[in-house]
Amino acid sequence: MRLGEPLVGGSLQMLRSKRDFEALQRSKLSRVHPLMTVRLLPTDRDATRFGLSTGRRIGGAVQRNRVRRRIREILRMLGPRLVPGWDVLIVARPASAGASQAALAAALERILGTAGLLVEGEKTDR
RNA sequence: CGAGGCGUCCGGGCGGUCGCGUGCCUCAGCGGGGAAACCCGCGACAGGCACGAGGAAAGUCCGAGCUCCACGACGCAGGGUAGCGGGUAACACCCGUCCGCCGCGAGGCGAGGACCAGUGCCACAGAGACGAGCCGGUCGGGGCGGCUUCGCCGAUCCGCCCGGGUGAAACGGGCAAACUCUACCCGGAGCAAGGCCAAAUAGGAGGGCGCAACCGGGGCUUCGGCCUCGGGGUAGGUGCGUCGCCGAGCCCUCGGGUCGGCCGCUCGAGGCGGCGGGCAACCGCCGUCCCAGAUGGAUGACCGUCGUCACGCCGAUCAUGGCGCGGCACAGAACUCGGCUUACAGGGCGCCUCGCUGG
RNA sequence: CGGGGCGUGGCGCAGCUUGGCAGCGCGCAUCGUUCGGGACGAUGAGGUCGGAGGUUCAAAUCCUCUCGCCCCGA
Repeated sequence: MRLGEPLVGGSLQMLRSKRDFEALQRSKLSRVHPLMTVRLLPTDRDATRFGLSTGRRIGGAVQRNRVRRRIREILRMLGPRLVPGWDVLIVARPASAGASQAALAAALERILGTAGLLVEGEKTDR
């Protein structure tokens, strides 16, 4: 796979093992935004994988599930522009439950952009 | 028309684009069988079709199914329930009914067995909170003292009866949501139960308790004994004990590996409709339907339109209308059911009560 | 899934076992002391005992339900 090509199948790879999350917690690379905190860890894989963390401060099960689904939707739309070789942990903050989808998408796009995880491309309009 | 009670149902509708999970079909390919045609099984990517959260899925407060513990009997301990009768797989749930309390009423609420088995508690106040004792008085009696001496008076003792400001309650009791007694019920753990496959430096280290004694068969023997099989029964096996049963390993500490897949896993005390029985809860029969199965955890995002509510502006001001903007609850299945409890924007339907008014 | 604990003045805690007065420390207010402040002394205010219901003559205390927070074990 060359740099800049869409990821295989366009499907998201999510982190699931406890070990991956612990490694990500130890990583010092992070970006902060009022809506979320993002921790980054470079890997030598062909893909970029994501983990989502929605703590109890966000709200009940409905709010936490919805925030995760909405962030997954944003990641799906950002998929074609992603650079491979990273593990990313997105920690949603309480304000994200009340934020609009556009605000959430803008925040995540800005964070991943400044971290260099997005290739230059036409802005994903919606 | 106003106020209220009970029950029941819904809890956004329709349409579009993209995305997710499960099942089925098509398909590259793989494996097996066959001489072949072909058949069977698995099945990536993609496409198509179908289905895809709730009345509380919630809290986890009860009750069961199911699985494992060999879990069988009795007793103790522990826990639970409590008028009576019924329903149910079971219940602390539901129905009927009696009684008590609340409400003008429709209705609502109630852990409502027993303190003449025992123990305990009833603060303050009050003579006294339970066997009784204390104070005052009438009456009767005993002996004593005084006097105006067939009698009267005084203090004291004994007996019966009556009364004693209080307090929620007074020789009449109250409290068992005080211990307790009576009747009945309950073995323990929980789908991370439990089973299979694969993988793992690998069947790790230390400590403790055991496989006993004994009897019988066989084998070896350097004649000391050793090995093996069977009986026997030991550690251990629900909180404890007894009996019975199982019985070759069990327990503790430390340090590691794996942390993948499959089954359980969704058809069930199931939903809907009809008929019949019953005051009812509910039960029986017939027909019909298949209705989530995720595992970092599937339902989301962006729109159009309709419905509804609040606000602002305009016209109008006696109902009403147009435009713009914003909102539409509580809340997410995790083995499955039956209940209980709690949260909830707004709304539909049915029955009933009270008050006012009209015919 | 299972188990445990806590909620009492503004803050931190007693009191609950065996039901009858709600208390302690810090803080706060006023006064005194001081030239002034601190410290000290005196006086005082402030609590629906997380909420609802029940038992009882009487409930922070007993019982039931409920809300919120925290901590363990698998």
